Amino acid sequence: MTGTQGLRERKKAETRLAVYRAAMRLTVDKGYENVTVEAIAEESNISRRTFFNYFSDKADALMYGEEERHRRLIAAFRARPAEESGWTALSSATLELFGSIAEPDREWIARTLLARRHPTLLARQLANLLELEQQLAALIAERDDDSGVRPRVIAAALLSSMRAATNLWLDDDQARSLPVVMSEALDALASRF
Amino acid sequence: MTGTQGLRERKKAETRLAVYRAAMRLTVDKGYENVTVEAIAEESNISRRTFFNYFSDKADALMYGEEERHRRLIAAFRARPAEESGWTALSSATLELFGSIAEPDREWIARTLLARRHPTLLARQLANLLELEQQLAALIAERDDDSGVRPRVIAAALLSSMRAATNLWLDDDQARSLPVVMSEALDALASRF
DNA sequence: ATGCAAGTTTGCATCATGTGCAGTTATTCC
DNA sequence: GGAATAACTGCACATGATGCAAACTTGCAT
Repeated sequence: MTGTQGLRERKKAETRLAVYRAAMRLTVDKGYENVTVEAIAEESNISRRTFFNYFSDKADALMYGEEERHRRLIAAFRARPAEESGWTALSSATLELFGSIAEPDREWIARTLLARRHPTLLARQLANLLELEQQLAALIAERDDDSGVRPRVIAAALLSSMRAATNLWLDDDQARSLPVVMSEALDALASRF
Repeated sequence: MTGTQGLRERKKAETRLAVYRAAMRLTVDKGYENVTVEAIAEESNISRRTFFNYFSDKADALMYGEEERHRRLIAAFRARPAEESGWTALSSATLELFGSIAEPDREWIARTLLARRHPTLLARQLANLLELEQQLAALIAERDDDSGVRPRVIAAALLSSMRAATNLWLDDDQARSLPVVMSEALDALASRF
């Protein structure tokens, strides 16, 4: 009864997570450029060389959490009723995940704050977001049976607006809650400009 | 009649441009990972060390052209009549620049194709685009006298839609012209979802 | 035009990154 | 239990990126 996979797979997953966590911990308190791969490896009880078997990069390790989050958004999108349009399904799924009631995922915030301070990380985060966008665009195209530019525009516009909302929320020191700012962004987007 | 600045400034600008061009030339024909900073430096008649005085990176050097382009978009935006709304001014400026009549800037296309092949470059391009987005959002906020989320949403949605349009255009092997695809994207964005 | 101040380029030293390779160790599966 | 397979590790090596100090170039005041 190993649950999902063999020991091998499970250990790999655990190590991966451990490395990610170690990277986060060290980066948050020492600052991105003051953490070496060496240090992360040591903190996770693996060799420097092995680190590179798991992640291509310091940045890659930190982005692990982001990828998990993206998988969850895709799952939420897929779980929406089939009769919903791509737009409706995606905006709902997004609000479910990113704007959930009152607990905006401390790790995600930590990563986002790191990305704001470190151009390298920001760039990587954006690249990941683009990948998500493209997957979502494909799913929307399927849902709406539209092979044109529209699904891509919906995915791009929606995700980037959520990013913008997050930034405003962080800039304004969280005066209003994140879900509120996000809904506002969605309204701005959904109404004619 | 030095035009703009002293010799010093002019030489720096020339060198900068020369390094950028050398980087493009080498990268386009040998592939990103097969070009060393050493090689770029040599091609531009400066030392390896001096390269790093100009650019922080191989990627940075290649993105020089992108920055020039962004400056032009901002200028085009500013040049729009003051009575136009932020949305109108930006979409018009964008079409002027990115969708100009029939000559979509070969260097820009070359950079975009490079970015599609090389994740590092893609990430950097996106980071640059975000910077542009934020500058534009600020200008829109000013024009529309709106300090809320709306200007940010407009800038984000519009730029990311243009990016999506560009990608579709490239994917479909340029069956339709870029300006056409972009207009279509704008329509999709401007009409309710 | 001359010479001093300020800015630029360069080589050198140094540490971190990232990857190929080969030997060792751990796990799977029969 | 033992062969096959996969993962981990150390080492070597090329490249990347940055500080530093010496050499050189440009700007500017006299």
